Amino acid sequence: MSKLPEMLTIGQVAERSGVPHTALRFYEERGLIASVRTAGNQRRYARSVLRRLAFIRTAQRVGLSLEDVHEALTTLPDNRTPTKSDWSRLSTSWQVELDARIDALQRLRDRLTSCIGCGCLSLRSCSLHNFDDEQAADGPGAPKLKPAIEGGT
Amino acid sequence: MSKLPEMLTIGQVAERSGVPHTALRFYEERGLIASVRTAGNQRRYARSVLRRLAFIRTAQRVGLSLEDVHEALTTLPDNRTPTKSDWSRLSTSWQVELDARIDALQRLRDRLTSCIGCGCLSLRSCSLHNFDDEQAADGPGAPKLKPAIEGGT
DNA sequence: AAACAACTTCGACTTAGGTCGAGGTCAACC
DNA sequence: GGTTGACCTCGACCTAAGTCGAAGTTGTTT
Repeated sequence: MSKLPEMLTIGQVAERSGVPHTALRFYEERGLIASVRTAGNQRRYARSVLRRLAFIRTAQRVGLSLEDVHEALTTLPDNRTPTKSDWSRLSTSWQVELDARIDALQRLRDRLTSCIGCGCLSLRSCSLHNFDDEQAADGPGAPKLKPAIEGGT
Repeated sequence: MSKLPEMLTIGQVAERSGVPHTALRFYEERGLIASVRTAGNQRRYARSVLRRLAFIRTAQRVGLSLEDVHEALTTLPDNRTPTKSDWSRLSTSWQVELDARIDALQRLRDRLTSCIGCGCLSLRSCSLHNFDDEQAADGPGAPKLKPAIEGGT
């Protein structure tokens, strides 16, 4: 009757996702993915875990921590269809962060681009050389650099 | 005659850059920044270290490792004015990576954006739900996910 | 010259994100 | 029903990027 949704073994998931089985157990421990167990205590994964893994790896690749991802994913419950407001919560909280990162990356890239042009033989006009312009790292009460990556806005 | 270039103590650099003094010593150990020593063995930094620190922190913030940064910075020698080809090397190698990251971030953001719109009540059309589309994580020889961050192409 | 803050080194510790191996169990095929 | 490969747990270990504290030194100020 109910056709079983074709569960995958950990080996199959590792194979198909490219994520090592050790990492899969680690992610499960961290609550990022879920599995059910066979009578003999072996993990079986729903196919949807591949989507989750793709999401996790992408997020990681752009510098988000597993905890960020965890927080995001737990707002999207596994057991029910996510509602519009589930998505809104996740989206809006992430978009600020993602936008900031995109912006930082683009500025970093653009600096480098303009440096090719300037040749940097005249250091005076090199924007990379003058990287601290925007920090005005001079006065006694100079603003700190961004305290690196951190959760939250 | 030669007016000394106003060396900074480690405390001053920490204060002005917002980078903890412990991290400054750590970066020095890793070859990311340099200092000279006083007769009494204390560190003194050129003001240019503030630029370097801003660069380092920015790069880190967007997910690059200190080793990435180190590699990049060592192609820009401290002791001579960087040439056009110094810059070219750094720029082109980073731009590929930066572009890829920007792209990944934007797609991640756009997925989330479109998810707000779709409401994800019809999972069939949700791009996040169908995240693995681009991976085609199905066949036996399915392409692996990106092996996460790496000093890649 | 004495006090005291700021500096030094060094080793131990921390958190994140995992990997590795030992010792044991499960499942699938012959 | 036995072998073989995939799986299990658990604890030790690993790298990156630092932090912390102890014990001693420097440098500035009075």
